[in-house]
Amino acid sequence: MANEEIVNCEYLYVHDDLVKRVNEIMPTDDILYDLSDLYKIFGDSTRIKILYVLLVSEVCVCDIAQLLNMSLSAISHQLRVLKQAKLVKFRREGKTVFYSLADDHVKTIINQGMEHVTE
Amino acid sequence: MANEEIVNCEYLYVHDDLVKRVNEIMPTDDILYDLSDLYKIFGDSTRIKILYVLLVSEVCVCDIAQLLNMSLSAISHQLRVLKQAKLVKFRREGKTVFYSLADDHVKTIINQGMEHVTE
DNA sequence: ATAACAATTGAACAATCGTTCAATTGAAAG
DNA sequence: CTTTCAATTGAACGATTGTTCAATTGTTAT
Repeated sequence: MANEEIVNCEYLYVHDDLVKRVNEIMPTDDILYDLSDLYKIFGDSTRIKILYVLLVSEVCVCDIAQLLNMSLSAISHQLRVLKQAKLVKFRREGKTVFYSLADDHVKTIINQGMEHVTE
Repeated sequence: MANEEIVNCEYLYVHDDLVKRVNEIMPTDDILYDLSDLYKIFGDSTRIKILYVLLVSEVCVCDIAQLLNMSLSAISHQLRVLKQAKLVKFRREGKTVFYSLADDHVKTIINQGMEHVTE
């Protein structure tokens, strides 16, 4: 990580309170990793499609696969990711497993990004 | 993409308007790619750190590298990504290039994710 | 011109990611 | 018990990603 060449431009010393202000607002590494991990999940169009389907209704894995024209396996792998991130929850009913959104955050996060994209 | 085995669970036929409602709210593939590309950018902790620095102030590349204890090259590569996504803008002053946030979206998007992470 | 510094660039590398395929689990029905 | 269907899992694969390294560009000063 830290490089050989010692970087030393002069600006930091001019504004010496910049370092202080950055350290004040910069979250801890743990939180930064959690945050980037959360956004990684939204960084795949298949997962976003799945979330859009779940915005409409609780749906079983098989129906998601049909709606998105993808294999059961691919969908199941992605649902696992969404499950681990606590973005979706599931319930079993016989042979079928129904997935739904865990809470309202998905909706707000997607809408927020959509605003940036469609302007 | 489309798989060999024909998937055919019965639930879709029971709720035949589900397909209709999903198609109504599902954005086009182009928009979905743009959206996931946007989130991909926030899906890396280095880039998030850079954005946090820029939330404080307009800063030169060298200072960002020092603040994050990373190489100039690594920071420059990531600034390129942020630039292409129109999340940051830059201005040259002599030998130095100063970067700053392009608009307020960065702040709202990060804060939104932070809410989900820190609860 | 030449030297020095800030920044960018491209190639290379390991690491991570998303899908496919094949095998397996779990639950219900014959 | 065996079959069948929905879903999960793990290995494998190509594709993408982030950093390093070395070379290069752009600007200023000597």
